[in-house]
Amino acid sequence: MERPARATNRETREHNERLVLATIYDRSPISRAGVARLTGLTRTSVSDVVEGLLASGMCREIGHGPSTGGKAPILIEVPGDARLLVGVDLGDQAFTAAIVNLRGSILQRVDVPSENADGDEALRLAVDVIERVMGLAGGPALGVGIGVPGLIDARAGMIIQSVARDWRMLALGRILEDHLGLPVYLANDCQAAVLAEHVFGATRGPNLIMVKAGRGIGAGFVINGEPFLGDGYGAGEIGHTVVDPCGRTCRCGRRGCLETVASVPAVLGDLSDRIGRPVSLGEALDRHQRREPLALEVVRRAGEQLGSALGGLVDALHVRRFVLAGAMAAFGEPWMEAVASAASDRALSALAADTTFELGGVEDVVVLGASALLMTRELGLTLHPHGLPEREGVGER
Amino acid sequence: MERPARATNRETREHNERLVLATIYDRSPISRAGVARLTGLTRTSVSDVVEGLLASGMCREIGHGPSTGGKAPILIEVPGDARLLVGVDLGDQAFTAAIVNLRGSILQRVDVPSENADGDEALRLAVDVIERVMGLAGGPALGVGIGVPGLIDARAGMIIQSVARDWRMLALGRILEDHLGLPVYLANDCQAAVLAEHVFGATRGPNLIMVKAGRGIGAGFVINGEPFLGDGYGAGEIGHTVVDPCGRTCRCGRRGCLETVASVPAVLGDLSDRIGRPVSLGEALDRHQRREPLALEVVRRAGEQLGSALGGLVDALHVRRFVLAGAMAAFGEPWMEAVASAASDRALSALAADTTFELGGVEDVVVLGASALLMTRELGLTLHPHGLPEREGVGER
DNA sequence: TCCCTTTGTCCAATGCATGGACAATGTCTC
DNA sequence: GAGACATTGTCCATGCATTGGACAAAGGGA
Repeated sequence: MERPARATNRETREHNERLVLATIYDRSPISRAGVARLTGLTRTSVSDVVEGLLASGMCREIGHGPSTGGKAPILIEVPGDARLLVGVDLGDQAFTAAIVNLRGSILQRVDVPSENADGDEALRLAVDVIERVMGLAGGPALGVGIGVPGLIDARAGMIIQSVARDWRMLALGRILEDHLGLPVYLANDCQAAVLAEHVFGATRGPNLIMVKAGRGIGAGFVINGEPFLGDGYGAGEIGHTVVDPCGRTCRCGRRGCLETVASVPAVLGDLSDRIGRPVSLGEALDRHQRREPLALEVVRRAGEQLGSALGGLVDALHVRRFVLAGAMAAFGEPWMEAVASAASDRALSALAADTTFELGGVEDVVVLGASALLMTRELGLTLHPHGLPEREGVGER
Repeated sequence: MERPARATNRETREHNERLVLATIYDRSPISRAGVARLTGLTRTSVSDVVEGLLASGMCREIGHGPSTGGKAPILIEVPGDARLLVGVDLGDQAFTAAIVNLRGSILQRVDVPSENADGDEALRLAVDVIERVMGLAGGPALGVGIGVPGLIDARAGMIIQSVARDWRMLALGRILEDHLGLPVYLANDCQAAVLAEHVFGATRGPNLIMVKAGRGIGAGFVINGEPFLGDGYGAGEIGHTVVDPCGRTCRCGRRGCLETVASVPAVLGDLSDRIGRPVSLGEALDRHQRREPLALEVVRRAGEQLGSALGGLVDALHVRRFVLAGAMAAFGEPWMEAVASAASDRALSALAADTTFELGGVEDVVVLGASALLMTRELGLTLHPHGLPEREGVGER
């Protein structure tokens, strides 16, 4: 993402400000001296930077910590609500906007159904949802992050194409920035979702793949600590890879796409065929919960198809951590295990053994990911800045 | 690759030195003022940096250029032989070491067959090849870059496992650095090969995938301008992804790996079966060259199998540029077109239309890639530093 | 010939991290 | 309880980086 540009003292300062802020955010509460040890900066420099952070409210002194044989340190933290984030999910079935704090907690939310809105009407609906949630915020927001299904030029804040809304070349980022007077960041929904795990998630690592399976199927990548979007912003569009050239016809017009065998509609379709009448997602989840063999079988097969498709990625990328999210994740462990075992069957055993699959969120991954996008871009914050030593003292000076 | 660390005036300087050097390397001949325009640095700073580069021999003044209405500029270039690189390919069938200049031209080379060497004997053979080629260099070398098949910890310069040589946890990098007194960089052979295209290749772009198909099949990735190795250095190990669970038994012990259907041995095996006697690669190439239907058919099917496997990557990563190299590339256009068309059949059409497949080198990709690795790591040079404006004047000041 | 543009260098100013010194404030040992 | 020692946070002089203005050199164009 970052391109070569000239460096000057100002860049040096900004770099170190981000580094100090990220360290305090990640390791709080921590003293100035502790930050100095972790980052390799001198105590002098850290103090200087912290002074600015205190003045801007990004940091706060929260009293003294225990002494380790000398003067007791003054502990510093980044208050969770030092800034408010607005995260937005312009999903196929609903538009959701939420006020999110710096720790990834949702404070307020507004939901509206969106299934039938398109064009300018959908645009008005989106603006409306965002304005309503900002009215509930109780303070100024840092900016807005948005996840949208479709092909999104994240750099320009432009929707290249979003089929469900009939949006093409819509400069949503600029429109909203002009309207709100705040920075606005756009991303594809799956590319946003992966950031929710990367930024707010429990474990650390520079590489991460999120697979979001619901009505559609898509993936998002974090590679070398940065979101990877591909040359034309289409990275992660795995839903229409052909897995069975003789399979069912997909909504994209071709046969046997992954979506025709592993998505929610595919599962519901299978189940409906077997039962002989339409089945809702709620009923399917219910039958699955009650361990009905038919439901288990259908869900397992859907998981296996997804896993087979992912096997190629396990080998090709050797990324250790896959997170499975979206509506399908509501089927829980049995589904995830089918995915994991099928992926393992396809992949080189040494690499498969190295790979972990986890269940992610069903509902709010896009909202949280959009917030995380805003936070990383605007503040440079990641909960786990890879590269920092695990323990203090490594950078001892 | 680059991890967050503190920034200081020294880092600023190093960053700008790399930037100036890379700009001169890429755009030579160019004047100091031209570099200043492209990079955004002041003429003062550029002059200061260039002074150091001239002193170290990394740059050279080559006379005056035409005036554009003012004082004629002094043109500067990076001489191709300002430094000598040693690139090494410790391949399955031969060890090759070469002296390579900064433009990717091979000046000297030494080849030895290696098929039966393993363990310490293979290590001695490798050292011997490197020393022999360095004797032919006619000048001091900048360092050594090495490509090895297997699982390589590029950061530590350690061979985690290389089956053909029976090497496990061999700290080849340290051993050679101690022995030669020069910096040594290691990488997996395919991960090195992709750098040959990225650094010395004709076109520019931040993302690139090289697929090397020979006796084995592997891939190398450049993602966001950096080599991508995966969490455990296994990125690109696509040869043992199962493409047909009922297929032939692979040397890895499983059935239907990609290597069993798309590698050189697979093609030769198929051809031998059909003809009824053993066929060498030379004969196969010969028959293919003469457009014998049988050979065309066998090669086409091998290409299609590889293409199907790559289709998933086209969708998942949306990387525009694939380069197909290795011994199979000797089959040329017909093979490549089979790969491309099968990949296209599997992938989402919008993404497939965006993707180009090219033929890469048959022989020297690993040697050149290993040289490129050394050059980028040691000098920070890439022929196409993405992010520089295409034309002068964009960063006008 | 005169004017203007471009190039490359010189120099003072500014910003930033450094490193040593120091006061404040703890713990630990005798 | 007193003294030795360690740790924290700040102050100040120093070094190093880019910047920006000024200037001389060198060339084109009217």
